[in-house]
Amino acid sequence: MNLSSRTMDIPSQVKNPALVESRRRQIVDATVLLFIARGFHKTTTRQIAHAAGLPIGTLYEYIASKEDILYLVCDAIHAEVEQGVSEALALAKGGRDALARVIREYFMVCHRMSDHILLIYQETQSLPNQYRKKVLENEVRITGLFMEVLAHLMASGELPHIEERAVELMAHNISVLGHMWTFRRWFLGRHYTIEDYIALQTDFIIGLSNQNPGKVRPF
Amino acid sequence: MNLSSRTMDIPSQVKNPALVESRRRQIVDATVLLFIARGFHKTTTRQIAHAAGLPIGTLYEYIASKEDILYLVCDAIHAEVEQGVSEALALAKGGRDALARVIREYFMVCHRMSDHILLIYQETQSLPNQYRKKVLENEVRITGLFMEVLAHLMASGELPHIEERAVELMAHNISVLGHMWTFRRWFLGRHYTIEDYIALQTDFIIGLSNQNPGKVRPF
DNA sequence: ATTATCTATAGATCTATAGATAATGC
DNA sequence: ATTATCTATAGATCTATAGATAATGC
Repeated sequence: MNLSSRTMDIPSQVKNPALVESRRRQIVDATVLLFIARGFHKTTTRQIAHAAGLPIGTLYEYIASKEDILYLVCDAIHAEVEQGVSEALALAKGGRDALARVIREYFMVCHRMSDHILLIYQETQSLPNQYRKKVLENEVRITGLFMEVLAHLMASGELPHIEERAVELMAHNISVLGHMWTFRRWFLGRHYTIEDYIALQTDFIIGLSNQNPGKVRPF
Repeated sequence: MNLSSRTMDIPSQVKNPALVESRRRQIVDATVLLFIARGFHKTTTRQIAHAAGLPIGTLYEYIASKEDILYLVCDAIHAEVEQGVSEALALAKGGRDALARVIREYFMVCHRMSDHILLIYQETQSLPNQYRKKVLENEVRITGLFMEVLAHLMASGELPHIEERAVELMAHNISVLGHMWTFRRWFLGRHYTIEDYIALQTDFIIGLSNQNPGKVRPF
């Protein structure tokens, strides 16, 4: 999991930046699993230190509080999601069915990172205001990537023009319908495979089936 | 806030059922506000007792654990949401634009109960398995109400027929797009009023504008 | 000499209950 | 006599740090 340079505004007692980065990666990688399994509040700093292979005192040389760790974790998750989405966009730039392909790639990212995305939904509230704000900004930036795609496809005439606010909301809908697979998976997973889900939601979002490009929307 | 009879399987030291019900309502009403403001883990049982106007010892005559209180709170919220949705369905039964009216009423419920729905998203994970399962069942039952409406409208020919799995997923989408107003409100609230949101999302879901019933879906 | 690591624990919680007290009903 | 309420606290945490130790670089 990547630690973005954005995270580097968290103060550390240790001076060597390369060491800070590598230890923090070590901490984040170990902590993600604990937080997914037990949640933020039920995970103790001792468990984190132990899982990361550090004594508790050393852990606190690299962060100042347990909340710092949660922020590092959320930020690392968003960095990975954003990278996945960016790759998806690069893959599916332009051409027919570009939007359907973007949706597919993004939903596969959500599928792969189900537990991580769920964690962000559950624990963002546990962050101090300052950090929460940054995490929410990450969410906006990722949604913005979808807006760009939609705007680009409209500009090139591959999608009909709709008003800007509708484009923005559609970008949010795509984001959230991907997340829905993570937070309703306990139910959806029993009735649909991820492929079913992608096919049905693509119809819902685009209003046209990929298999039958001419078919009109059911209602 | 209503305490449903479903909640009565939580054991109490106190024998008088009417007293148990009234004290638990007192506890739940006070606790909801604390949980919304500070979250489950940061709220102490002493704060709950104090807010409910009970000594801590008395509080524990009516519940066995802090998790019991969280369950009572989640269940009470779902009971209120379900009642709101049921009323909405009764209001909008059949006739033209029935679906649009159901969506509007439901989204208004989400708008009114924003903080409460958000609380469920955040704290369901903090429940013991047994309780979590029941809370998720509540969510399924509420989604089921939307399925019924869609099925009913299709049966009476007011909506084109689509396959059952698509109906089910559409019901989930309506549920979640209502919730989206609660968990993205920090962003959406800056750009849209609830009326804007309802209008745009209704277009998105139904594919037809209310103002221009003949207009086809943008794409 | 400076930087990083480690041990041991201070200090501050917080949940849940035991046992005493008060109120109620027969 | 039974039921409900209240006080005081046991017992079990958990975060964060002080101060000692080890490693590194000049």
